[in-house]
Amino acid sequence: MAQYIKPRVPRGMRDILPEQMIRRQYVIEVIRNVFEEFGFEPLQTPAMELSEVLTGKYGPDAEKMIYQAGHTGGKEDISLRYDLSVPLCRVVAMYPQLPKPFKRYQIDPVWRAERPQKGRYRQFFQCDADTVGSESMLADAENVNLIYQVLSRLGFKGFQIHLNDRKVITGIGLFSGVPSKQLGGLYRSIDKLDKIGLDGVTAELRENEIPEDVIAKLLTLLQIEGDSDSVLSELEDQLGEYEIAHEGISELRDLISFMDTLGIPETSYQINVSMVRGLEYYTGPIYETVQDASIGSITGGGRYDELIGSFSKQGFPATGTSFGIERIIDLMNASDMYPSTVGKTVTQVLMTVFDDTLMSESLKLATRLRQGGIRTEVYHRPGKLSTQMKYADTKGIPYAVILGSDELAAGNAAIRDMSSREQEDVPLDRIVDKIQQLISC
RNA sequence: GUGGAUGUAGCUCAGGGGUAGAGCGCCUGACUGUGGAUCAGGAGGCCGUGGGUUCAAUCCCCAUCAUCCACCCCA
Repeated sequence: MAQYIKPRVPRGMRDILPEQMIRRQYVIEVIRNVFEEFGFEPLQTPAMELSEVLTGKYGPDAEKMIYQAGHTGGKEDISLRYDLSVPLCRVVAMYPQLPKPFKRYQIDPVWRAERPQKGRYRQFFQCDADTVGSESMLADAENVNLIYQVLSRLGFKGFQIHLNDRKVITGIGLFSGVPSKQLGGLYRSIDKLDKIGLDGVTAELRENEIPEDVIAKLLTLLQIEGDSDSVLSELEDQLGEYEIAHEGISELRDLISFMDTLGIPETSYQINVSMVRGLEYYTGPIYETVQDASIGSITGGGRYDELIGSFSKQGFPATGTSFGIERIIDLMNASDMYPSTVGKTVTQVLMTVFDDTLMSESLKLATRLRQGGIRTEVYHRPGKLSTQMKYADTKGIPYAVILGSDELAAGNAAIRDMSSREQEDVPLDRIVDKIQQLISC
């Protein structure tokens, strides 16, 4: 008895079988179309980067989750990429001649060595669109527009794009008077507002020995709600004396003004002072989208004006957003949000093979179907139509073409509509036209 | 890294100290030129892995691994 290796994949990684792959390709296609519609162009970078390119960019917590990719005898210290933004910055610094603004999109896997759970994988695809070389809030407004367009076209309703600004957050830090060492913990507690509520945040702040008067001041900030104009003027009242916060507030004002002009409905976004985002490299507006609290955010992004400067004397302002398609697909699967054109199979016709003597006739007809642009599978074992029908049915192939001796004698073949079970004899030279017509409607 | 739950047929799961069951799925036939129904057969499991207790373990105990969930953090 042979010793078998138990077939399995690394934890947090998975195979995507054809039926799921078809859905995934549909989602990616929608995203790609929107990206290109806005003038973003494709880019690909290696799955691995030199470790030095990745370190020191994400913050200490995130950095622990970078996969080391060395091999025995390897001389280079290399790692699997953690996201697509840092490689982009490396590219921009490496090819300074790229015309600015440089707008690129990238749809590729990234790796994070964390504990898998719902909506969290160790290998997952990010779909990023970024603009390098524009300090205008228009670039950020376009990012938000991408989010709005993609999610709307995929059929999402009721999603909320949360907006904030790193400069406002810094202002909150100054405002609270908390020593810089404790700021991380402060932001983390604030970030949990949506999850644990005001009382929960208060309790956490007390545990972290934040002074009561600071807590009281923070709470008034965190309770600011309403339309973006009133939130912004309230923030200005509270934080305006801090220059950095003032800057952040006016960035958000510009951003929202562009968003309005671009036609993004007010109901789809909100300013959320408590939304922090963990990655260290953000410097300005930040945004993330929540659809279903149980699965976390489905998009995330923001401005990172300093990151390219860590690779080159010549820095560039940059901003971008990222779609997490694993989570988007998980949500779409749960609510079956796919149009009927997204089927179980890419095959459009099963060419049956009646018996050995008719194999060559079937193959010739299949070739004509393919030349007519019809995706055609030929059944490989002649005989027993019932088996072939069952196969077409199980796979969800919409049409079967039957070429038996009777049909051939009459110069016909039968086209069977698998869902209606209706069947029609059609002259052989009209088969391609007929099926093209059936498929297009 | 921390805590909790679960690992039995391809899938969903039941069971219980004496080496195993259901439903669905799969294969074959009734249906010798036609798939979603019915009926009849059939294939398929060292009960996650390693140790311990026992005359005996899939069941009890320990360890380990994996999966899921939560925390941390994130898409």
